[in-house]
Amino acid sequence: MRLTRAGEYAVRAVLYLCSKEAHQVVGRLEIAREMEIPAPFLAKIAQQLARAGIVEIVQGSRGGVKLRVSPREVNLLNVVEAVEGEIFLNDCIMDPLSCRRSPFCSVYRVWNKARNQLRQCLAEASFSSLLAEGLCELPPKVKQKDGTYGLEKGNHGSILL
Amino acid sequence: MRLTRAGEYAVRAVLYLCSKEAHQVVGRLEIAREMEIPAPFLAKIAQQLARAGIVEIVQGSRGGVKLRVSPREVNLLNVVEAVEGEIFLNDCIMDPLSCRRSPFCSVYRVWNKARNQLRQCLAEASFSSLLAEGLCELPPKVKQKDGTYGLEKGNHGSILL
DNA sequence: GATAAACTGGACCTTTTTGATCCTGTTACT
DNA sequence: AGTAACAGGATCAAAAAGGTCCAGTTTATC
Ligand code: FES
Ligand code: FES
Repeated sequence: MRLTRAGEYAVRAVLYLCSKEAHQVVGRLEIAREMEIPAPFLAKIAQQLARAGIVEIVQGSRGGVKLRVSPREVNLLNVVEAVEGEIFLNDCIMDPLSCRRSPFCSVYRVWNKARNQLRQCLAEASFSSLLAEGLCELPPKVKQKDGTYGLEKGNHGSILL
Repeated sequence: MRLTRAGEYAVRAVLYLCSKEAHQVVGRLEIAREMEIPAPFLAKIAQQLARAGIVEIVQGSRGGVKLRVSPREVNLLNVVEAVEGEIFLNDCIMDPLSCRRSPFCSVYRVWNKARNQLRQCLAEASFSSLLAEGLCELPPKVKQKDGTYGLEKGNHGSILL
């Protein structure tokens, strides 16, 4: 009952793209570095996002990934389901034929309600609104003793997301 | 993002117990048979439900499982979390320290809202209300050609739940 | 008290999913 | 032509899910 790493990476990647100028091509390595995503893994995730029509992959030298829709038109549900598949919460709802009582089952109805609620909640979170909260820019850099700027020491499991 | 088999079995088992008279001890094999749960697996699940205080296990000859609370006092959330652990939906929420931006992250807030919604939805579904809908009794038996009564042929993934 | 029925708790096993990497080939900029 | 960069399938390791087994213990019943 948990979002997979791939799902979280996808959200981060799209968030990063949304923070850039529209239709700007961004290199895979740049995204991977900035968002702390394993680069080869991001390749797969980008492909899934491309299949879902959320991003477009530009091949060749100076290639990379670019957003294909506006941040207003894409939401958390789109991105998560692009890499995780449709959200179902339980088996009876994923495949109602597997349980012939589903149309009459009160438990089924509760899960169904929960599922609709969850999907709607994610669907309401468009990336433009997430960015509008202005809270997902890169974390403040800290001046280090050696004069360079770097991240704070300690727990920084993820930079942006 | 899916309920495990163990979670579903737990719901079925408790549902079955709730359909019995209060404080009645029911044998593990009976529950397993009626609810189509692998018997040895049910043993583990029963232990988890017992640890959570939902059921009580009676040892010795003629032992089994009995409900320790009234169907009004137990809900889907209790049972599911007893076997699956607390529901979190994503890693940042499970362990906020793993991500130092969590107090400021708009994505985090969406997941948090989704999580609260989901848990509340499950918490509102008490077993007494599930039973009250009167729709989870055993499916209608069908008279077979050989004269015995059995289940309908075909898709009956689960009997009760 | 002996016996049998029934659960305990941990070890063990298999399959699936997750998370990730690698390699060969293709595309496109310069 | 050369090179930077992605495509996409093969592969792999670790973890979780799903389930089984067994030696030991508890309790009812004879
Ligand atoms: S048992 Fe499958 S829906 Fe209730
Ligand atoms: S990144 Fe962990 S909460 Fe937003």
